[in-house]
Amino acid sequence: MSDFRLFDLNPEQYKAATHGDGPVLILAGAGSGKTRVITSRIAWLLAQGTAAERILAVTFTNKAAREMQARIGRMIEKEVAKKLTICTFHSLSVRILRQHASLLGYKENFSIYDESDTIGLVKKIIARTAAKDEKLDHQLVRNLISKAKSLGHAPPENDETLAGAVYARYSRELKSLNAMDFDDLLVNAVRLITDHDEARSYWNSRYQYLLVDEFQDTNRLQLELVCQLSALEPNVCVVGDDDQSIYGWRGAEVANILEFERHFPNPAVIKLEQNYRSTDIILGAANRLIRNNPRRRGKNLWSATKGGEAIRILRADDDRQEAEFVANEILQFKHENSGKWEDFAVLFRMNAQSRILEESFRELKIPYRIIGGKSFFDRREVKDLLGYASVLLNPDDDVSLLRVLGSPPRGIGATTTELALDQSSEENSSLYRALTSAKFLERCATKTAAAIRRFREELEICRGQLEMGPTRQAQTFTDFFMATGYLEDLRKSCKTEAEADGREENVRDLLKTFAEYEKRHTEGLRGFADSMSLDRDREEKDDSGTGVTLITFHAAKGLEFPEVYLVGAEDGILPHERSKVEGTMDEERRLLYVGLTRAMRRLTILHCTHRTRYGSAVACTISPFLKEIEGDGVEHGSTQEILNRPASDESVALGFDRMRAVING
DNA sequence: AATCGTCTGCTTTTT
DNA sequence: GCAGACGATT
Repeated sequence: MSDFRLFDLNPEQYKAATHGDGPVLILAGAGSGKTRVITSRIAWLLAQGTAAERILAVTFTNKAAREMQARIGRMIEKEVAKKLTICTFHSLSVRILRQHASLLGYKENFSIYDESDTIGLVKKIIARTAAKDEKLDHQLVRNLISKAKSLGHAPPENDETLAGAVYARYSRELKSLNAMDFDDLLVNAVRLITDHDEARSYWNSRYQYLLVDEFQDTNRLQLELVCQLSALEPNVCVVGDDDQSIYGWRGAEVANILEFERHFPNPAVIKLEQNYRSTDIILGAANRLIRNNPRRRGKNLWSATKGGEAIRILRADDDRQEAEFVANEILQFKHENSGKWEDFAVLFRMNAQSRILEESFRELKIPYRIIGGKSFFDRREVKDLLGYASVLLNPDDDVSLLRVLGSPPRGIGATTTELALDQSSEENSSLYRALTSAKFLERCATKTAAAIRRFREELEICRGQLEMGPTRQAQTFTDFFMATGYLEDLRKSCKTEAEADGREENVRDLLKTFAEYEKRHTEGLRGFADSMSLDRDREEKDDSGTGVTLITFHAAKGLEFPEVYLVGAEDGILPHERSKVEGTMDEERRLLYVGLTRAMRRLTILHCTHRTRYGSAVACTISPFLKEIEGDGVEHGSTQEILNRPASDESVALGFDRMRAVING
């Protein structure tokens, strides 16, 4: 028997972890130790004699999956832990589909399109479908398609609206590219199990116990998948918090958690309300805020430690003063309490708000990190390298082939590509097939034909080597990639030496990641490419320490910090202007709730009377949510009066520090 | 084909 | 006020 420690759990946590068969709904408030409950439950199930292979834990992010795997690994034997399935909905879908995709008319080597591939395709289709004077925002259409898919709406048969026509065309095109976007992975996994007896009987009973984390964020398809996977025995344990549902705009259905009973009758419902993160004062404010929301399960967070620092609601004259105040105070606080930069976080509604904060932080030489922003994976060289991988795995992936054909230049130019595209659409074949067909080669100039043959040769040789087996694929791929001359071309295209070095490093970094991936996995290039498209959350390089965290409310979910600043608590920002029109005020309130509950020790909320919006200063009013948190331990003030407060000895000393910093900078 | 200038229109973004 | 898109210019 394993030595997991169930006695570390509080009574509710214990009840949740040791629930036997049948559905369980665990309403886990912020900071209530839900990960501990999930991992304990897995350990408990194993101790009861459940085979590890028959347990599935689903998370939303790969990071969460990795962390859960690691925590379990510390509780039970490594060999047993390895046999558990802990993954995201999307990677689970990929597993399902890689086995049986042919039943749906895809090849098993289908490509996975990420956000930018997808947008690129939508752009192309809009350009081809819309009349010259019709303009259609590709981002908007893309979101619409995504929502439609997650609601299970098939593309319209008759192209009544332009957006509908684009959707239909987009779906057809992806299919013919043998590619799936993120939504397709779910749609198709569900379809496969629904429509095909063989797949159904296998997946209905593949797992005996299911655990789903962050259940409030599931969409209709994900719920459907959960239902299918537990069709034989509803041993489903879902963990979530309706009050932290903030992804409704992305298709998440709070209804999944609110109406859990509809899908899984007579569940055990367990509330985890004891909070181990924040002070009583912070929790009180959070409770007062969230009880204004209709349609909730209802929870009241409490903490064993009473009292704590007061919550400060501070008024600033404008956003610059707001940012400067935060930066100043963090600097001062850190010195006075000899804390770490990592203890502080500043939360904002919109990424645009981070800019002015950055400026203030840089001014005072405070190290910071911005979570989110442009991804490593959106770098050109990274996309190109992964493009080569996609082409090797699925030459019929036109989008990747197009990306890769011209870089480096190899004698197959725009004109040739254009001609090949024409032929491919005439013959309804892939670009690769058209380009390398005898018919096309005859039509080309001898030089061009030779270039195409050479390219095909290189590709096929590498494909041949990859097919020999899943070992040494990293080396094979690296050799192939280096031989293309891509790197030299990349360097040449850079304006400065430093840029060239940076980009080359990104490439080498990625190749190294593949080599490391290969040591731990057996799925070779295919698996690597999948994990690169599904897992964009890279481990950040710890080159310069981390610093103060600047982060959006959304991205902060699940994190905690001793000292938290919420900036821009104004009507129109939080709640966002558009949420009033769209009727999503509840979700905005939950967003603030998420923000409040990130703070462990001290919470400061700031709002401005003026703000530079779109260039000019506009008058702002305080967020209506702030009067809802009014109560014990909530203080009001202004940044001015705090700045003008008589300085303590420490802050006088600090003043010199700051001066020194400015002089040295 | 690349660069410049002007126009437009503004959230959040786990996969 | 700025990024991204698009059209005109070299």
